[in-house]
Amino acid sequence: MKIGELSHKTDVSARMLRYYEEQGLITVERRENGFREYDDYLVDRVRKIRELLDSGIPTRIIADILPCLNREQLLVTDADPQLRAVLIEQRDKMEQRIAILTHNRDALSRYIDAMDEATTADRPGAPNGR
Amino acid sequence: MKIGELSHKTDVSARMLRYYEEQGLITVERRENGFREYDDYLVDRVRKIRELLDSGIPTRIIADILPCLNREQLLVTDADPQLRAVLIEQRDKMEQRIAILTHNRDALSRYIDAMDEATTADRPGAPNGR
DNA sequence: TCAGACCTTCACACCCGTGTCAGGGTCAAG
DNA sequence: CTTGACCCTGACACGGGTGTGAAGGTCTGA
Repeated sequence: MKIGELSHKTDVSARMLRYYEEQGLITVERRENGFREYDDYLVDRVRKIRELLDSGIPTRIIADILPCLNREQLLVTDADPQLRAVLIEQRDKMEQRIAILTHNRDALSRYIDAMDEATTADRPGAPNGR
Repeated sequence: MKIGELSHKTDVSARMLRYYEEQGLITVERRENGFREYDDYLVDRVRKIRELLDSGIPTRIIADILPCLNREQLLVTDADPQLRAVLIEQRDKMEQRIAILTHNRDALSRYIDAMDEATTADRPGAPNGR
């Protein structure tokens, strides 16, 4: 498919699709006329890239770990210890982020609950803002 | 304390401490001579700011939610529905990030395990890393 | 054949978090 | 009084992710 279609399917601007290519996150074929030709599997891949980007992982890291993220055929032939170190580092960073986010999500939930209790307790009627 | 001390205690550059102030993340007193005077409680606050920033939350959002993140005395008097909406939105976003990060952390772990199995299976002898 | 939709590259520009440097003030110890 | 450590403001710069616009090529349908 052409860039417009992929853009539409993934909700990612064409600009960004070219950028991801430039950053080595995806590999794209070319038609005779110079147009980019995107394979179908790139739909999922781009979506995953968006997820990771939205979660605060920079492209550089994504490029490193993306090839290792396919739940399906993970036949690991090349056990590069250098890569292993990178993966472990990134996994640990994710772990840390998860902990922090969980902690703060809970704090937010508590606060929201407290707000709700305050309104229902204080005013036995309509939940309104002052 | 002065900015240098806080910087040292939090491992955050003075530049950044001024920046956080500028972004409304912290409120700082001034001495007669114009020097910033930081309260003790700011040590924790700055650390929390770092955590959130490192987890990919932008300053604008941090400014919104930071006042609601104190586990201790959360006496909610002002139940502003506008604020509530913001908090809920942010909590949901955190939830989503947590899900994505968890998913990818697990994928990484699986891959790392696969690497390790590949090496130990292939080469019965030297155990590697961890 | 021409319009319009879609593609190409290149470049400028923005925001955000951060470093760094210049020019200048405060203050305590020698 | 001078030095040195520390502070101030202001500015430039940079990388990352993103938008936008210019100038031009491709293709399809009226």
